Amino acid sequence: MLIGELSRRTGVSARLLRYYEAQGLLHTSRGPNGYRHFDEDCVVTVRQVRALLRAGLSTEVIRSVLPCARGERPDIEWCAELWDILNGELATMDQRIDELQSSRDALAGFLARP
Amino acid sequence: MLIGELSRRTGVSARLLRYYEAQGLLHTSRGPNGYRHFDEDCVVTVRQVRALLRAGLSTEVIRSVLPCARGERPDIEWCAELWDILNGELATMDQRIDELQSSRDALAGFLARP
DNA sequence: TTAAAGCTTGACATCGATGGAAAGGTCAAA
DNA sequence: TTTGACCTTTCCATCGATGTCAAGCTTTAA
Repeated sequence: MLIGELSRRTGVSARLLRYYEAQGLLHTSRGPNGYRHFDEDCVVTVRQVRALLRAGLSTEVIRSVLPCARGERPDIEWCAELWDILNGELATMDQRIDELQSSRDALAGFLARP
Repeated sequence: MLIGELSRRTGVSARLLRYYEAQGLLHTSRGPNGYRHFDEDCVVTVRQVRALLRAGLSTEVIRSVLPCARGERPDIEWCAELWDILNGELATMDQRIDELQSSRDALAGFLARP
């Protein structure tokens, strides 16, 4: 399908789809027009990308994650490294949450003080 | 104290201290030189600012939070609003964590699949 | 054949915290 | 007085996901 259709079906702007392609998150072929051709899988892939972005991962990390998320027969070691990356991300988030929680508690203390 | 001393004592670059001042997070007086003069409290304030930034709050939010964190006799309603802001931030973080957790779990599923 | 809609690339803008450099004023010690 | 350390302002850069606009090509419908 062409970019417009993919955009309509995913709710993601054509601009972003081109960006994702440039980042290596989407694979396309080109017609003799130069028009990008996306296949059906892209609809799912775009959804996965959006979910991972929303989760706070960068396109760079997502590029590593995607083949795995797509179920493409992963090499064990490679996935172990990937697992480390993801755990690192999680740890960062957890740490942030903890700090924010502390800040909130500290603030709650001030607010509670008559 | 001058900006260099505050920088040394807090480990925050002079560049950033000027930025924090411009954002309304630090109050200074100026000598006849034009040199900024920070008082002792600023050392504490800078630490609070760093902590809140690390927690993921923006300078804009921090500007609202600081007087309260400093214990300056808060107006009840104002602090209630502030409380809402902070809770909103917390909710956002929690939601992100949840999504990331889901993504991780999904990935864990792929990884576990032999 | 023409107008509209869709596609292409490329360039520039945004937000926010931060770094850095340039050009110049001030002050203290030698 | 000169040097060097410290201060000032102003401007530009960065990263990453996204928007937007322009100029130009293609395809489709009228």
